[in-house]
Amino acid sequence: MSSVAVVWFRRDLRVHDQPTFLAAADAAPRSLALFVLDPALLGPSGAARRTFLFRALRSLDEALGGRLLVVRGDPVEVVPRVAASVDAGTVHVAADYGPYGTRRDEAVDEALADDGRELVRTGSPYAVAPGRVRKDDGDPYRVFTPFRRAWAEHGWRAPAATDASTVAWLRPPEEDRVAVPADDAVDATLPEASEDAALRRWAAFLDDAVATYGTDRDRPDRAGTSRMSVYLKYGLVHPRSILADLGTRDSPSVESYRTEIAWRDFYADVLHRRPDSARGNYDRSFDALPTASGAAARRTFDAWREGRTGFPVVDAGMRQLREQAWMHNRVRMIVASFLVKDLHLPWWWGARHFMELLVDGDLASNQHGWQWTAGSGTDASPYFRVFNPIAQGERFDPDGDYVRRFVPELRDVPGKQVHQPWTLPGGVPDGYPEPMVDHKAERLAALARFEQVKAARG
DNA sequence: TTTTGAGTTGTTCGA
DNA sequence: GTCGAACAACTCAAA
Repeated sequence: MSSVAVVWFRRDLRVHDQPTFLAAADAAPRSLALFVLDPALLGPSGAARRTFLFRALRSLDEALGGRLLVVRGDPVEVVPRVAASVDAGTVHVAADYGPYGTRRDEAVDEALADDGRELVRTGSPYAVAPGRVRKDDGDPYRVFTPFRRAWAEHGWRAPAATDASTVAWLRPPEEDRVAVPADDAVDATLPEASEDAALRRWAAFLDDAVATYGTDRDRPDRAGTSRMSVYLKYGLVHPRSILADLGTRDSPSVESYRTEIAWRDFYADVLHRRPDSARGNYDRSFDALPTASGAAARRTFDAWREGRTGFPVVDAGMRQLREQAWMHNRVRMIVASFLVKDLHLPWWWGARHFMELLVDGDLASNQHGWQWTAGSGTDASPYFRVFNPIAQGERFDPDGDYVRRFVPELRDVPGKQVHQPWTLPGGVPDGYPEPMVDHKAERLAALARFEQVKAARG
């Protein structure tokens, strides 16, 4: 038995419910806590996620009594070097199932093995690890509802009873410690980045909004969602803790919250099976879908990104994204539908923009959420399902409060009239644009474009 | 193997 | 204003 183990943190920046702690404590009397600042991941993260990560790391370091070793570099080089420096026999991680993480971990695994050390994977960031839920014939599910059923039947482990003192942490040599970088310049207001904040948020939701989640989650004008996405993203809380806290509570609202956790697992599973679906159509027949391109397409894309499409709920969403590095889920669908079906742009343009700005941006959920809207994703969603941005606004922001909060040009327009400012007696208020397209016409154009996909299917 | 029922989130039109 | 039907065809999952 080795005298030291390494606990390599990645997307699990917490001390409670940490199976890797138990595995490490089992393997060696003392452990070194490590986080690697990997330029390959930091680069594409966007300023909001980088900053949230840095803050979460500072908070974790504090929880570990200032014993988190933070090193910048390529993990394939850094992890074996650090493991060698303390002569660790094992390096403990929660398994990563993303396209990049899978490759990285295989390479680290090999490099460690060359020195006679071992990468030990315990648990994952999911209630049920990708690849575990399968049909009777062993194939993965491609339709959510049966996955959901099998997922619930499969079940999940109870949370691990751990805290910072579960492991005797080695004090890393001062000269090896790299300070967590200073925050990036971020304009958006970010949620507090600590495990404590995550647990407080969760407790507040459990105490109150979960009861009305079934209906209020669709209302961007209300605080009806849990806002746990960013905490799940960085593992400040684990989904199995969440499911355990929900216990056997039985109500449509609780069930629909469980279903959202299942969606997160489902899309991780899908991406794990089809890493190519992060970049291209899951349903390849959609490669035949004509999309807009060239300078005109760039201009419409810019209007969408900046929230000046002339469709209030779309613009409110895009501005919320900039202000809060977050967007309400219902509105994500509305702006996505608008980009794909009204502007005829490729879904991955929008997906990339989301990943750049969202503080909770998760590759699997983001790309597959977009593909669901585009129709190229896992479920056979009816092609004629085109969101009407006016009707959606009136239905889910009935008093217009959400729009007025984020679109100051419309602040004086009362009630739900705010969703159709072009019908005001004085016309569209100063500074706010006319609708950039005729939705009715673009809807028909989108349906017509879909014919190309059908033709490609033969 | 064959068959059958079903598939996150919608819109429009006409009665 | 409300309600139900139509909007296609295909693939999936399970019996």
